[in-house]
Amino acid sequence: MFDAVEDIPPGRVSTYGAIGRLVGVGPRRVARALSQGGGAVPWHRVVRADGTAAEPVRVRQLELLAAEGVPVRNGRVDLAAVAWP
DNA sequence: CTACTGACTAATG
DNA sequence: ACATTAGCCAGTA
Repeated sequence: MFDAVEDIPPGRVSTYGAIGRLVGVGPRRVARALSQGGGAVPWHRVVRADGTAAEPVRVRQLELLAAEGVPVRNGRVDLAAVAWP
């Protein structure tokens, strides 16, 4: 599952649900995995299905994304434009 | 075993 | 845009 997250290139983002489907697990499982072991993967490239960031990290995450060139508007990522298939 | 929790999602009003 | 509801599934108590 961490592999799937690692594969997200800079400037692109994916969602918990998308990762979950790729790996074959539920989105909550992905969220939990990142919340615990997330230090070694680009967790900031994983956002919610609506493009918002998870509460505990949302400020930091939006900074990192914006720093990578991801279009962020009002704390919301433009998934249609930068979603990783 | 049950009950509750949460970096979630999708549908509905 | 906001609130509610139901589904989801691993951890924890």
